[in-house]
Amino acid sequence: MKEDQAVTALAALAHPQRLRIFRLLVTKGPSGLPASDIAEAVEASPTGASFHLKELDRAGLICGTRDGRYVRYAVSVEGMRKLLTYLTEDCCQGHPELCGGTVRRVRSLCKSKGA
Amino acid sequence: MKEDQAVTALAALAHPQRLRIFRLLVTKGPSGLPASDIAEAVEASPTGASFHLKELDRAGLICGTRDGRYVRYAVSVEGMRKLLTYLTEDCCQGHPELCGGTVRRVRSLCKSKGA
DNA sequence: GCAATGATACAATTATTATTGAAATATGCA
DNA sequence: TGCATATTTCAATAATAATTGTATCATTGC
Repeated sequence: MKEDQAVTALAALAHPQRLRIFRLLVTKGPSGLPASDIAEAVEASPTGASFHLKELDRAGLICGTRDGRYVRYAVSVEGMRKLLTYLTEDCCQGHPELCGGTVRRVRSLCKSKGA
Repeated sequence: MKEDQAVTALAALAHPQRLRIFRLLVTKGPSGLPASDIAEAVEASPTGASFHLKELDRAGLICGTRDGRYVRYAVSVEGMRKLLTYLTEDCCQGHPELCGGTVRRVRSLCKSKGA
């Protein structure tokens, strides 16, 4: 995955309604949902939902296919996986036990305590 | 993790230099790097790097601690893990084999072929 | 204390993105 | 064909984020 693709995908997710849409579709799996159901679920107008769905599609995170008079959107598992891989690549210089094991318990000194 | 925290973290990553910084720090693990080394590595001005580092810190993705006259930034493994978990929660309605196994080979009909 | 280095804060400009409603397109069915 | 439903496009406005240079703060060593 290239940097600008990753940026596009992250920017697509960095919006409350789009993030809700994405997470909703993640739970639904490959079968997905029609756009109208999605709009209702995230309390968006048809126009707004369409805009956001297009952004997520353009980013490669979801995929819409027409199904009769509906357009059914589903998560793109490949797109999701590629993004997650890109974010975590070469974690801890080939010592991932630093991430998975020990470090999980390191006390953070950050201002952002919640994280 | 709350929605607005996730949006903040994703927005922080949705920027080329910040994404480069994050990935650089992911490879470095808990020891991290001084801000000046980071600025040089991603070809940012000191001012620019400081701005971006602050954004990532505010988002809970990295953590800066003063080390003499340097400020050393390291990835926040907790923050990273929480974000990834938030994105993939309840994947495929409790049938994650849809994500991990079969679905990996489903042919996508998306316009975005690369993803 | 003072100079040097590393890092941050501030403010102004510029660029990008979100939002909204009206109009247009696509499909299914009588 | 013509109507109803689902979805998208377009255009205008509003809101938000990025960029840059200057000034300021923090730490070390003389």
